[in-house]
Amino acid sequence: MARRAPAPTKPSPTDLDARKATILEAVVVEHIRTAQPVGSSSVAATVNLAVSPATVRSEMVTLEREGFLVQPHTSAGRVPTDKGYRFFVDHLKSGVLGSAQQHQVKEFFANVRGEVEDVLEQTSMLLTQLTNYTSVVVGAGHSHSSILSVQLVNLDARHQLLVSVFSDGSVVKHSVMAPFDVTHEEVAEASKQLNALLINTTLESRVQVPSRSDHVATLVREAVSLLHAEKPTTDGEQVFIGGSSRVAEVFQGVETVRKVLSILEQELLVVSLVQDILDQGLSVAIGSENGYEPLSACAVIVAQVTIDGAPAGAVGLLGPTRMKYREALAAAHVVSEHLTRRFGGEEQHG
Amino acid sequence: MARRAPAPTKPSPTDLDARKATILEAVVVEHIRTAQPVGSSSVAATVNLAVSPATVRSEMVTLEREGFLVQPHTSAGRVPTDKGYRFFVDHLKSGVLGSAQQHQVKEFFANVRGEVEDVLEQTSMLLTQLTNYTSVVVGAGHSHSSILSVQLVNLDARHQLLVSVFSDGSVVKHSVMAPFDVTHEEVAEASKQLNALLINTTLESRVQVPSRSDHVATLVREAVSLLHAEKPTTDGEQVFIGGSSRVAEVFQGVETVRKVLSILEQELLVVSLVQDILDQGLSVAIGSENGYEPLSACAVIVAQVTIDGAPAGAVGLLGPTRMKYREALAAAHVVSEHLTRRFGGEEQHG
DNA sequence: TGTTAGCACTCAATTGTACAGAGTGCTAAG
DNA sequence: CTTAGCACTCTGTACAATTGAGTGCTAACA
Repeated sequence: MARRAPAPTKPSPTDLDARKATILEAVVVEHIRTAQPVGSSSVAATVNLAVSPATVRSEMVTLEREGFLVQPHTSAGRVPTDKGYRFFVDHLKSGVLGSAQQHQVKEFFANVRGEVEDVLEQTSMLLTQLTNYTSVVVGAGHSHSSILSVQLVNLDARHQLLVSVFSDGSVVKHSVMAPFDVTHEEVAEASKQLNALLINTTLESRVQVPSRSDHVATLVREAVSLLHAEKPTTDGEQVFIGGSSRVAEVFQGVETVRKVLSILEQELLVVSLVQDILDQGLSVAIGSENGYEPLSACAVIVAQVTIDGAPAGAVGLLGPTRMKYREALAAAHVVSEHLTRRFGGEEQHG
Repeated sequence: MARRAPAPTKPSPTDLDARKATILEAVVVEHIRTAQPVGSSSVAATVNLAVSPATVRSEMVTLEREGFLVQPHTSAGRVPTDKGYRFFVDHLKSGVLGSAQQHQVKEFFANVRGEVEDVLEQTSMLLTQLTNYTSVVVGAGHSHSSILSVQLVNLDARHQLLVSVFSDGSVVKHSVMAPFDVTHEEVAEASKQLNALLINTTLESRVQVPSRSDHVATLVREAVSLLHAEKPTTDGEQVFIGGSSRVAEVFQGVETVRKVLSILEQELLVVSLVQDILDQGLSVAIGSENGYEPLSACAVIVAQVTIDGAPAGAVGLLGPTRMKYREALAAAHVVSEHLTRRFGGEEQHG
């Protein structure tokens, strides 16, 4: 559940004998709990291995040599590296949510009302509340939805508004600026033609636009090209980011906070961050794995939402590399499953 | 320009003789520049009063007694209080933008394209770029716009989408859930009736809904009530916040950063913050003046945008109380004027 | 051969002290 | 009213000494 990409056969370099694994795990757990370097005696005490600190120490030397741990300085305890966290996460037995939280999620999904956008936004708040981390909810783009209705509305003689409704319930508007004055009748006619042309097509469909040069035909051409130009920008994807203030509690160091926030400001970037992680087949990206240098102090958890088995958005959580992976993973999965269930079968509405 | 609320007659308690004013101003300027407590000798050196530090000192004692300055501790320099900043801002001769920035603004408004929302969002980025502070752009609600078109679209037998277009170019959608299966014909008929009913009304108009109990009439009633229920929530106001990452650079102290960010997360709250300040007739709210305890370390600058003289949105800047008022005020005003000009006369479009 | 107790060593963090410097308030003289 | 002079207060810094956590190594042991 925590890892999907690597082949099921365990490659030797990332594998460890049982004791090393136990020790590494203990270090990670303890460091997540305390945010402090973890020493050998603390590990020896925590773990049921019944070995002395000295033994732990010599194992830790190996773990450090292999890149799972680092010492901030001589005579300090050890801290996990990204690789250390990766091992930990890969070997994490998937946890379940606390029953109180489980209840909270049920409650939430039983009661949310409103447009899809509202539900997604509130979901991101829910995730933040559950985990105390910054959350991201990405709604599906409508590139695969078919067009249910197109309408051209007159604002004034030169300006029209193209309003398109998609089968996923999304509505998109485009301003049309006519190079000439148009009458209401012409707009109505163009509207009618557009409907005939576009209904039941998707944004990916090719359509045959009229080549005449009269007002109506020009309007129609203009409208179609605006609509089809939609894709390159955002594909109509919607992003909802919740709890960005948590960034300030969770990272120490103003500079880190600033860098992370300024990434979060760029919603398109967040979308591609989430997408990249999913494309790699991961559900957790730790430190440098996420590909954005300013986020090298972060771990990102993602869980896909599907509609009829096809990817249709995702939820994500962003925290420090020493985040509470088990809980956060559980929360992300539970929430994504609820979303999948909600949007999966029935169309959902207020 | 910097102050509008207080009566034009100067009330004595907030007034100071020329020398005290000069000294206070010097302290404020210096503290804004250095973020350090300002000592008497530094003031004596800066100012053209040709007085000794000792004199400055004795004046400062008075200024402190009257609440314009405070000492962080004995034997430290002085720091302005909110009241001190208020005096400073009230007596600020309105500055002008640097010519490079002036140019940048012109350039920007000459080139922005796209929907109103896009323009406003980009404007907030512009403001942040100009000032290095977090910026807020509030778009007008459409409560006073008239309805140009209403359309009911069938998603499936039980679910319809109500799409309304307003004269200000905004589009709003509502999900309608019918308590019975409806046919395409019924939807089309309801759509027609809704148009007849609502076109050229505003959300504040009362309309006569059909009282019959057939499918179409029920749909119409449902749609109208959904549409009219819109207001209490947000009035359709749009908020665009730019540069929230600047919060992390501009305030020291994690706790302050967290508090400010968590206010910024609540967009409705930001809208009312801006509105409150405007309602007080202020263009700057310093520290506790803004009414939100978590923002007591902040100053907020606002400038209204008008359409045909009527209030229609605002731009704002949020920084520390020791923000660069002159520059920020200039930027806010220039930008708000550009917006006013753009939206004021002509309807604007892509 | 793997484990462990013992030990010397390292380094960060803390404490205490001394000192310099910035800035004040007060006073007395101009 | 202004200001020079001065004693005083408080912070910040530098430095040394101390503490303590934690290590690496080695030699003994099972």
